[in-house]
Amino acid sequence: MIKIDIANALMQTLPVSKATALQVVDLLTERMKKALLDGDRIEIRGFGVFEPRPRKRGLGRNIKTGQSVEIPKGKSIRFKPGKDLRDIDVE
Amino acid sequence: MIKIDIANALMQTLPVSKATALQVVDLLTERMKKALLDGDRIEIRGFGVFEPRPRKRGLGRNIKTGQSVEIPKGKSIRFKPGKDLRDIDVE
DNA sequence: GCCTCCATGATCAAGATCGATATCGCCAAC
DNA sequence: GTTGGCGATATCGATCTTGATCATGGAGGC
Repeated sequence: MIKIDIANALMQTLPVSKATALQVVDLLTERMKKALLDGDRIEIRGFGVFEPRPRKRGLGRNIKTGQSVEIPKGKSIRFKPGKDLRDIDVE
Repeated sequence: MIKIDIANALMQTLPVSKATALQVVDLLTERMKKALLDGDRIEIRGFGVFEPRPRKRGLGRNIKTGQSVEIPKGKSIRFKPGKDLRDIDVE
């Protein structure tokens, strides 16, 4: 599933054009990105929680050189699946 | 940021009512949930990728008893932040 | 609809992080 | 205001992450 699929799903349910649907998807992702970059966590009950958290790790590995490289900085965005997504069970 | 905030963001940009905005958010999350439960991965360039992956780990821990409990089965939904979200760097 | 562009995936190694279970409080959702 | 999903906690091992590069494909342009 890619952006277009989501837009199509939106079109199938609401009376919007594909262009508008794409705008919606793009807008929402952009807003979410901004919020996450701002350090704000996004919590959607029943879906999941996006949580920016500081990365404490400071060591990585470079293939080509094989040397340990220090992980410079950073946060990671962690997505914690909500109840509905944790409940998944296949075969 | 919670669902209402996302709906508000949508309202501020597109000419939709709050009720419609909420419908949109709810619809999209639901569709994404279904896709993920279906084993489909969701890839949005510049935002991130939701990928259902089988959990290979088989060990957990029970607080009250302190005993190792086998992690039954299931998948986890992994969210891999896209380029824009990985680029974050605070102080 | 097809082509082009650039982001994404996989890889190797080492070390840190996550996950699951259970309970209570809190806040998201209705 | 009510309901119930979610956070935190603890332990221990497996998974993930980070970096660079090539190939694939998401996404946008014509």
